[in-house]
Amino acid sequence: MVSAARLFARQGARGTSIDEILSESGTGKSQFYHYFSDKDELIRCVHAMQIERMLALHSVIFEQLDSWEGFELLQDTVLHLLESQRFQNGCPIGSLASELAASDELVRIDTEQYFDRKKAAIVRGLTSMKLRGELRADTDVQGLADFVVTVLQGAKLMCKVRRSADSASASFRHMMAYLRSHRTALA
Amino acid sequence: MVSAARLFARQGARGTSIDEILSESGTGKSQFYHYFSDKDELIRCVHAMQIERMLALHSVIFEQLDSWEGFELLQDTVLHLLESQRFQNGCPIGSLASELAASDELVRIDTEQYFDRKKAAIVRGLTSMKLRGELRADTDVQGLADFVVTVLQGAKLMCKVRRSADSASASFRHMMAYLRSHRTALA
DNA sequence: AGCCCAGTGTACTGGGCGGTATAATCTCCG
DNA sequence: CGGAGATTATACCGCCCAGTACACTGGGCT
Repeated sequence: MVSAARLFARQGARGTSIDEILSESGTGKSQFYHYFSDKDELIRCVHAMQIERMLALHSVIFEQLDSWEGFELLQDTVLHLLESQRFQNGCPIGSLASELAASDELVRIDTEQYFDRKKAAIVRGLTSMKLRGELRADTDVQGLADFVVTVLQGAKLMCKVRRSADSASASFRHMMAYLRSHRTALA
Repeated sequence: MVSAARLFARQGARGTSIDEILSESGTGKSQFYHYFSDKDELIRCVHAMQIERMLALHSVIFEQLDSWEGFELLQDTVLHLLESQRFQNGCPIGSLASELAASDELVRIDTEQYFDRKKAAIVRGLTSMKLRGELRADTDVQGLADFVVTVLQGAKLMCKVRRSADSASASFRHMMAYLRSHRTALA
Protein backbone atom coordinates (compact mmCIF):
# COMPACT_ATOMS: atom_id res chain seq x y z
CA MET A 1 0.00 0.00 0.00
CA VAL A 2 2.80 2.40 0.83
CA SER A 3 4.64 1.11 -2.25
CA ALA A 4 1.54 1.76 -4.30
CA ALA A 5 1.34 5.30 -2.96
CA ARG A 6 4.96 5.96 -3.89
CA LEU A 7 4.51 4.62 -7.42
CA PHE A 8 1.23 6.47 -7.92
CA ALA A 9 2.94 9.72 -6.95
CA ARG A 10 5.73 9.09 -9.44
CA GLN A 11 3.81 7.80 -12.45
CA GLY A 12 0.13 8.20 -11.71
CA ALA A 13 -2.44 5.53 -10.87
CA ARG A 14 -3.26 4.59 -14.46
CA GLY A 15 0.44 4.51 -15.29
CA THR A 16 1.25 1.98 -12.58
CA SER A 17 0.58 -1.72 -13.02
CA ILE A 18 -0.32 -4.11 -10.23
CA ASP A 19 2.73 -6.24 -11.04
CA GLU A 20 4.94 -3.20 -10.53
CA ILE A 21 3.45 -2.55 -7.10
CA LEU A 22 3.80 -6.20 -6.11
CA SER A 23 7.44 -6.47 -7.15
CA GLU A 24 8.25 -3.23 -5.31
CA SER A 25 6.52 -4.36 -2.15
CA GLY A 26 7.83 -7.92 -2.43
CA THR A 27 4.41 -9.55 -2.12
CA GLY A 28 2.47 -11.89 -4.35
CA LYS A 29 -0.69 -11.49 -6.34
CA SER A 30 -2.81 -13.72 -4.16
CA GLN A 31 -2.21 -11.45 -1.18
CA PHE A 32 -3.25 -8.47 -3.23
CA TYR A 33 -6.53 -10.00 -4.36
CA HIS A 34 -7.11 -11.25 -0.84
CA TYR A 35 -7.19 -7.69 0.50
CA PHE A 36 -8.58 -5.81 -2.51
CA SER A 37 -11.28 -6.85 -4.94
CA ASP A 38 -9.69 -5.05 -7.89
CA LYS A 39 -7.35 -2.26 -8.89
CA ASP A 40 -9.95 0.48 -8.57
CA GLU A 41 -10.48 -0.47 -4.95
CA LEU A 42 -6.75 -0.26 -4.31
CA ILE A 43 -6.64 3.18 -5.87
CA ARG A 44 -9.49 4.38 -3.67
CA CYS A 45 -7.90 2.89 -0.57
CA VAL A 46 -4.55 4.49 -1.29
CA HIS A 47 -6.28 7.79 -1.93
CA ALA A 48 -8.32 7.57 1.27
CA MET A 49 -5.16 6.63 3.17
CA GLN A 50 -3.28 9.64 1.79
CA ILE A 51 -6.17 11.86 2.84
CA GLU A 52 -6.20 10.51 6.39
CA ARG A 53 -2.41 10.68 6.55
CA MET A 54 -2.39 14.32 5.47
CA LEU A 55 -5.18 15.33 7.83
CA ALA A 56 -3.50 13.52 10.72
CA LEU A 57 -0.17 15.15 9.89
CA HIS A 58 -1.79 18.57 9.97
CA SER A 59 -4.19 17.97 12.84
CA VAL A 60 -1.95 19.74 15.36
CA ILE A 61 -1.56 22.69 13.01
CA PHE A 62 -5.29 22.80 12.30
CA GLU A 63 -5.86 23.37 16.00
CA GLN A 64 -3.54 26.37 15.99
CA LEU A 65 -5.22 28.07 13.05
CA ASP A 66 -6.74 30.66 15.35
CA SER A 67 -3.65 32.86 15.17
CA TRP A 68 -1.37 34.39 12.54
CA GLU A 69 1.41 32.14 13.77
CA GLY A 70 -0.82 29.17 13.07
CA PHE A 71 -1.19 30.14 9.42
CA GLU A 72 2.53 30.81 9.13
CA LEU A 73 3.16 27.36 10.56
CA LEU A 74 0.74 25.82 8.08
CA GLN A 75 2.46 27.29 5.06
CA ASP A 76 5.92 26.49 6.42
CA THR A 77 4.92 22.89 6.99
CA VAL A 78 3.51 22.56 3.49
CA LEU A 79 6.68 24.03 2.00
CA HIS A 80 8.91 21.72 4.04
CA LEU A 81 6.89 18.71 3.00
CA LEU A 82 7.24 19.67 -0.66
CA GLU A 83 10.94 20.36 -0.27
CA SER A 84 11.54 17.00 1.41
CA GLN A 85 10.44 15.38 -1.86
CA ARG A 86 12.45 17.87 -3.89
CA PHE A 87 9.26 19.35 -5.36
CA GLN A 88 8.81 16.30 -7.55
CA ASN A 89 5.41 15.13 -6.40
CA GLY A 90 3.36 18.15 -5.48
CA CYS A 91 0.21 17.06 -3.69
CA PRO A 92 -0.48 13.32 -4.02
CA ILE A 93 -4.17 13.90 -3.28
CA GLY A 94 -4.50 16.72 -5.77
CA SER A 95 -2.57 14.83 -8.43
CA LEU A 96 -4.72 11.72 -8.13
CA ALA A 97 -7.84 13.86 -8.11
CA SER A 98 -6.74 15.65 -11.27
CA GLU A 99 -6.16 12.34 -12.97
CA LEU A 100 -9.32 10.52 -11.89
CA ALA A 101 -11.94 12.99 -10.64
CA ALA A 102 -13.64 13.09 -14.03
CA SER A 103 -13.89 9.32 -14.40
CA ASP A 104 -14.10 7.91 -10.86
CA GLU A 105 -16.90 9.54 -8.92
CA LEU A 106 -15.86 7.98 -5.60
CA VAL A 107 -12.37 9.46 -5.85
CA ARG A 108 -13.91 12.82 -6.69
CA ILE A 109 -16.20 12.74 -3.65
CA ASP A 110 -13.43 11.65 -1.29
CA THR A 111 -11.31 14.54 -2.52
CA GLU A 112 -14.20 16.95 -2.14
CA GLN A 113 -14.63 15.84 1.46
CA TYR A 114 -10.91 16.27 2.03
CA PHE A 115 -11.15 19.87 0.88
CA ASP A 116 -14.25 20.32 3.03
CA ARG A 117 -12.46 19.09 6.14
CA LYS A 118 -9.49 21.33 5.47
CA LYS A 119 -11.80 24.26 4.90
CA ALA A 120 -13.72 23.47 8.10
CA ALA A 121 -10.50 23.61 10.13
CA ILE A 122 -9.69 27.00 8.64
CA VAL A 123 -13.21 28.25 9.25
CA ARG A 124 -12.93 27.20 12.91
CA GLY A 125 -9.68 29.11 13.33
CA LEU A 126 -10.83 32.26 11.58
CA THR A 127 -14.14 32.24 13.45
CA SER A 128 -12.46 32.17 16.82
CA MET A 129 -10.15 34.98 15.74
CA LYS A 130 -13.22 36.92 14.74
CA LEU A 131 -14.91 36.22 18.06
CA ARG A 132 -11.81 37.40 19.87
CA GLY A 133 -11.99 40.61 17.88
CA GLU A 134 -8.77 40.01 15.98
CA LEU A 135 -10.56 39.91 12.65
CA ARG A 136 -12.97 42.54 11.44
CA ALA A 137 -16.60 41.68 12.11
CA ASP A 138 -17.52 41.82 8.41
CA THR A 139 -14.87 39.26 7.42
CA ASP A 140 -16.14 36.60 4.98
CA VAL A 141 -14.84 33.60 6.88
CA GLN A 142 -16.27 30.96 4.56
CA GLY A 143 -14.98 32.56 1.38
CA LEU A 144 -11.62 33.23 2.96
CA ALA A 145 -11.27 29.58 3.93
CA ASP A 146 -12.07 28.51 0.37
CA PHE A 147 -9.49 31.00 -0.77
CA VAL A 148 -6.80 29.54 1.48
CA VAL A 149 -7.53 25.98 0.34
CA THR A 150 -7.39 27.12 -3.28
CA VAL A 151 -4.07 28.90 -2.85
CA LEU A 152 -2.53 25.94 -1.02
CA GLN A 153 -3.62 23.57 -3.76
CA GLY A 154 -2.50 25.86 -6.56
CA ALA A 155 0.85 26.40 -4.87
CA LYS A 156 1.47 22.66 -4.63
CA LEU A 157 0.84 22.31 -8.36
CA MET A 158 3.25 25.18 -9.02
CA CYS A 159 5.94 23.39 -7.03
CA LYS A 160 5.44 20.20 -8.96
CA VAL A 161 5.61 21.88 -12.36
CA ARG A 162 8.36 24.38 -11.58
CA ARG A 163 10.38 22.05 -9.36
CA SER A 164 10.95 25.04 -7.13
CA ALA A 165 9.24 26.71 -4.21
CA ASP A 166 9.61 30.25 -5.57
CA SER A 167 6.09 30.69 -6.95
CA ALA A 168 4.55 28.89 -4.02
CA SER A 169 6.32 30.93 -1.37
CA ALA A 170 5.49 34.18 -3.19
CA SER A 171 1.85 33.10 -3.28
CA PHE A 172 1.89 32.21 0.40
CA ARG A 173 3.44 35.57 1.26
CA HIS A 174 0.68 37.41 -0.56
CA MET A 175 -2.00 35.17 0.88
CA MET A 176 -0.76 35.96 4.39
CA ALA A 177 -0.63 39.67 3.62
CA TYR A 178 -4.24 39.50 2.50
CA LEU A 179 -5.33 37.59 5.59
CA ARG A 180 -3.61 40.11 7.80
CA SER A 181 -5.38 42.95 5.99
CA HIS A 182 -8.54 41.75 7.78
CA ARG A 183 -7.14 42.32 11.24
CA THR A 184 -8.58 44.91 13.56
CA ALA A 185 -6.63 47.68 15.25
CA LEU A 186 -6.63 45.70 18.46
CA ALA A 187 -4.91 42.65 17.00
CA MET B 1 -6.20 15.40 -32.25
CA VAL B 2 -9.27 17.24 -30.99
CA SER B 3 -10.82 13.84 -30.21
CA ALA B 4 -7.68 12.93 -28.31
CA ALA B 5 -7.91 16.16 -26.34
CA ARG B 6 -11.52 15.46 -25.42
CA LEU B 7 -10.77 11.92 -24.29
CA PHE B 8 -7.66 12.98 -22.36
CA ALA B 9 -9.74 15.54 -20.49
CA ARG B 10 -12.32 12.93 -19.57
CA GLN B 11 -10.14 9.96 -18.65
CA GLY B 12 -6.55 11.15 -18.61
CA ALA B 13 -3.78 10.45 -21.11
CA ARG B 14 -2.71 7.13 -19.59
CA GLY B 15 -6.32 6.05 -19.33
CA THR B 16 -7.01 6.58 -23.01
CA SER B 17 -5.95 4.05 -25.66
CA ILE B 18 -4.98 4.91 -29.21
CA ASP B 19 -7.75 2.68 -30.53
CA GLU B 20 -10.26 4.68 -28.54
CA ILE B 21 -9.02 7.92 -30.06
CA LEU B 22 -9.08 6.45 -33.56
CA SER B 23 -12.60 5.11 -33.30
CA GLU B 24 -13.82 8.44 -31.91
CA SER B 25 -12.14 10.42 -34.67
CA GLY B 26 -13.07 7.90 -37.36
CA THR B 27 -9.54 7.49 -38.70
CA GLY B 28 -7.24 4.52 -39.06
CA LYS B 29 -4.04 3.50 -37.40
CA SER B 30 -1.82 4.10 -40.38
CA GLN B 31 -2.80 7.75 -40.43
CA PHE B 32 -1.95 8.04 -36.77
CA TYR B 33 1.54 6.55 -37.13
CA HIS B 34 2.04 8.62 -40.25
CA TYR B 35 1.71 11.83 -38.26
CA PHE B 36 3.06 10.75 -34.85
CA SER B 37 5.96 8.48 -34.04
CA ASP B 38 4.31 7.09 -30.89
CA LYS B 39 1.76 7.77 -28.21
CA ASP B 40 4.07 9.96 -26.12
CA GLU B 41 4.52 12.27 -29.07
CA LEU B 42 0.76 12.53 -29.48
CA ILE B 43 0.38 13.39 -25.82
CA ARG B 44 2.99 16.13 -26.09
CA CYS B 45 1.41 17.50 -29.27
CA VAL B 46 -2.05 17.57 -27.71
CA HIS B 47 -0.63 19.25 -24.64
CA ALA B 48 1.25 21.84 -26.70
CA MET B 49 -1.88 22.44 -28.76
CA GLN B 50 -3.98 23.00 -25.64
CA ILE B 51 -1.39 25.48 -24.40
CA GLU B 52 -1.40 27.46 -27.64
CA ARG B 53 -5.19 27.30 -27.79
CA MET B 54 -5.53 28.67 -24.26
CA LEU B 55 -2.98 31.41 -24.79
CA ALA B 56 -4.61 32.40 -28.08
CA LEU B 57 -8.04 32.40 -26.47
CA HIS B 58 -6.79 34.71 -23.74
CA SER B 59 -4.49 36.85 -25.86
CA VAL B 60 -7.03 39.68 -26.13
CA ILE B 61 -7.61 39.59 -22.39
CA PHE B 62 -3.89 39.49 -21.68
CA GLU B 63 -3.54 42.81 -23.49
CA GLN B 64 -6.16 44.37 -21.24
CA LEU B 65 -4.53 43.26 -18.02
CA ASP B 66 -3.42 46.82 -17.31
CA SER B 67 -6.71 47.68 -15.64
CA TRP B 68 -8.99 46.31 -12.94
CA GLU B 69 -11.59 45.63 -15.59
CA GLY B 70 -9.03 43.49 -17.40
CA PHE B 71 -8.58 41.27 -14.36
CA GLU B 72 -12.33 41.06 -13.83
CA LEU B 73 -12.67 40.02 -17.47
CA LEU B 74 -9.97 37.38 -17.00
CA GLN B 75 -11.68 35.72 -14.08
CA ASP B 76 -15.11 35.96 -15.73
CA THR B 77 -13.76 34.31 -18.86
CA VAL B 78 -12.15 31.50 -16.89
CA LEU B 79 -15.39 30.90 -14.98
CA HIS B 80 -17.46 30.87 -18.16
CA LEU B 81 -15.07 28.42 -19.78
CA LEU B 82 -15.35 26.11 -16.77
CA GLU B 83 -19.12 26.44 -16.67
CA SER B 84 -19.45 25.65 -20.38
CA GLN B 85 -18.03 22.21 -19.58
CA ARG B 86 -20.16 21.94 -16.46
CA PHE B 87 -17.07 22.00 -14.23
CA GLN B 88 -16.21 18.47 -15.26
CA ASN B 89 -12.78 19.01 -16.71
CA GLY B 90 -11.09 21.77 -14.81
CA CYS B 91 -7.93 22.85 -16.60
CA PRO B 92 -6.85 20.38 -19.31
CA ILE B 93 -3.29 21.69 -19.12
CA GLY B 94 -3.12 21.50 -15.35
CA SER B 95 -4.71 18.06 -15.29
CA LEU B 96 -2.28 16.62 -17.82
CA ALA B 97 0.61 18.25 -15.99
CA SER B 98 -0.51 16.75 -12.68
CA GLU B 99 -0.66 13.33 -14.27
CA LEU B 100 2.59 13.40 -16.20
CA ALA B 101 4.88 16.15 -14.90
CA ALA B 102 6.74 13.71 -12.66
CA SER B 103 7.40 11.15 -15.40
CA ASP B 104 7.56 13.12 -18.65
CA GLU B 105 10.08 15.92 -18.43
CA LEU B 106 9.04 17.46 -21.76
CA VAL B 107 5.44 17.81 -20.62
CA ARG B 108 6.67 19.36 -17.38
CA ILE B 109 8.80 21.93 -19.21
CA ASP B 110 6.03 22.84 -21.65
CA THR B 111 3.70 23.42 -18.74
CA GLU B 112 6.30 25.49 -16.93
CA GLN B 113 6.65 27.69 -20.00
CA TYR B 114 2.88 28.02 -20.20
CA PHE B 115 2.81 29.33 -16.64
CA ASP B 116 5.74 31.61 -17.46
CA ARG B 117 3.95 33.12 -20.44
CA LYS B 118 0.78 33.65 -18.42
CA LYS B 119 2.80 35.22 -15.65
CA ALA B 120 4.63 37.48 -18.15
CA ALA B 121 1.31 38.80 -19.45
CA ILE B 122 0.21 39.63 -15.91
CA VAL B 123 3.57 41.24 -15.12
CA ARG B 124 3.22 43.44 -18.21
CA GLY B 125 -0.22 44.57 -17.14
CA LEU B 126 0.66 45.24 -13.53
CA THR B 127 3.86 47.05 -14.52
CA SER B 128 2.03 49.49 -16.74
CA MET B 129 -0.51 50.10 -13.98
CA LYS B 130 2.38 50.81 -11.69
CA LEU B 131 3.97 53.19 -14.19
CA ARG B 132 0.66 55.01 -14.55
CA GLY B 133 0.61 55.42 -10.80
CA GLU B 134 -2.43 53.20 -10.26
CA LEU B 135 -0.47 50.72 -8.20
CA ARG B 136 1.70 51.62 -5.25
CA ALA B 137 5.37 52.00 -6.16
CA ASP B 138 6.45 49.29 -3.72
CA THR B 139 4.14 46.66 -5.27
CA ASP B 140 5.80 43.27 -5.77
CA VAL B 141 4.72 42.80 -9.37
CA GLN B 142 6.54 39.50 -9.95
CA GLY B 143 5.27 37.86 -6.79
CA LEU B 144 1.78 39.16 -7.40
CA ALA B 145 1.76 37.65 -10.90
CA ASP B 146 2.85 34.28 -9.49
CA PHE B 147 0.08 34.64 -6.96
CA VAL B 148 -2.55 35.25 -9.64
CA VAL B 149 -1.40 32.25 -11.70
CA THR B 150 -1.47 30.08 -8.57
CA VAL B 151 -4.98 31.16 -7.61
CA LEU B 152 -6.29 30.64 -11.14
CA GLN B 153 -4.83 27.16 -11.26
CA GLY B 154 -6.04 26.24 -7.78
CA ALA B 155 -9.50 27.54 -8.58
CA LYS B 156 -9.74 25.39 -11.68
CA LEU B 157 -8.89 22.31 -9.64
CA MET B 158 -11.55 23.28 -7.09
CA CYS B 159 -14.13 23.48 -9.86
CA LYS B 160 -13.20 20.07 -11.16
CA VAL B 161 -13.37 18.40 -7.75
CA ARG B 162 -16.39 20.25 -6.41
CA ARG B 163 -18.28 20.38 -9.71
CA SER B 164 -19.28 23.89 -8.76
CA ALA B 165 -17.90 27.37 -9.16
CA ASP B 166 -18.56 28.43 -5.57
CA SER B 167 -15.05 27.97 -4.19
CA ALA B 168 -13.49 29.35 -7.34
CA SER B 169 -15.58 32.49 -7.47
CA ALA B 170 -15.02 33.13 -3.75
CA SER B 171 -11.28 32.77 -4.35
CA PHE B 172 -11.41 35.11 -7.32
CA ARG B 173 -13.34 37.67 -5.29
CA HIS B 174 -10.70 37.66 -2.59
CA MET B 175 -7.88 37.72 -5.10
CA MET B 176 -9.37 40.82 -6.71
CA ALA B 177 -9.85 42.46 -3.33
CA TYR B 178 -6.20 41.86 -2.58
CA LEU B 179 -5.06 43.22 -5.94
CA ARG B 180 -7.16 46.33 -5.40
CA SER B 181 -5.60 46.81 -1.98
CA HIS B 182 -2.43 47.81 -3.85
CA ARG B 183 -4.03 50.74 -5.61
CA THR B 184 -2.98 54.29 -4.91
CA ALA B 185 -5.30 57.10 -3.85
CA LEU B 186 -5.29 58.41 -7.39
CA ALA B 187 -6.60 55.24 -8.97
C1' DA C 1 -2.01 4.11 -70.84
C1' DG C 2 1.61 3.01 -67.44
C1' DC C 3 4.04 4.30 -63.49
C1' DC C 4 4.86 6.25 -59.08
C1' DC C 5 4.14 7.27 -54.49
C1' DA C 6 2.10 9.70 -50.64
C1' DG C 7 -1.75 8.63 -48.03
C1' DT C 8 -5.10 5.21 -46.22
C1' DG C 9 -7.59 0.81 -44.47
C1' DT C 10 -6.88 -3.22 -41.91
C1' DA C 11 -5.23 -7.60 -40.36
C1' DC C 12 -1.76 -8.98 -37.51
C1' DT C 13 1.90 -9.53 -33.62
C1' DG C 14 4.17 -9.76 -29.29
C1' DG C 15 3.95 -8.29 -24.85
C1' DG C 16 2.02 -6.69 -20.75
C1' DC C 17 -2.15 -6.06 -18.42
C1' DG C 18 -5.86 -7.28 -14.84
C1' DG C 19 -7.61 -11.13 -12.91
C1' DT C 20 -8.08 -16.43 -11.68
C1' DA C 21 -7.04 -21.26 -10.44
C1' DT C 22 -4.62 -24.26 -7.98
C1' DA C 23 -1.43 -26.00 -5.14
C1' DA C 24 1.68 -25.32 -1.27
C1' DT C 25 2.37 -23.59 3.30
C1' DC C 26 1.46 -21.92 7.81
C1' DT C 27 -1.32 -21.74 12.23
C1' DC C 28 -4.18 -23.10 15.48
C1' DC C 29 -6.56 -26.49 18.18
C1' DG C 30 -7.98 -31.16 19.51
C1' DC D 1 0.60 -35.90 15.86
C1' DG D 2 -3.15 -34.75 12.50
C1' DG D 3 -6.25 -32.31 10.06
C1' DA D 4 -9.05 -28.00 8.93
C1' DG D 5 -9.09 -23.38 7.52
C1' DA D 6 -6.78 -19.31 6.52
C1' DT D 7 -3.05 -17.39 4.01
C1' DT D 8 0.43 -17.33 0.41
C1' DA D 9 3.28 -18.50 -4.03
C1' DT D 10 3.03 -19.18 -8.68
C1' DA D 11 1.55 -20.71 -13.10
C1' DC D 12 -1.70 -19.48 -16.06
C1' DC D 13 -5.60 -17.15 -19.10
C1' DG D 14 -7.77 -14.14 -22.20
C1' DC D 15 -7.82 -9.56 -23.49
C1' DC D 16 -6.37 -5.30 -24.91
C1' DC D 17 -2.61 -2.47 -25.73
C1' DA D 18 1.05 -0.08 -28.68
C1' DG D 19 3.13 -0.74 -32.70
C1' DT D 20 3.97 -3.13 -37.63
C1' DA D 21 3.18 -5.17 -42.25
C1' DC D 22 1.13 -5.02 -46.18
C1' DA D 23 -2.24 -4.39 -49.52
C1' DC D 24 -4.98 -0.85 -51.69
C1' DT D 25 -6.46 3.72 -53.44
C1' DG D 26 -6.37 7.84 -56.25
C1' DG D 27 -4.15 11.71 -58.29
C1' DG D 28 -0.07 13.64 -60.81
C1' DC D 29 3.44 12.95 -64.24
C1' DT D 30 5.57 11.10 -68.68
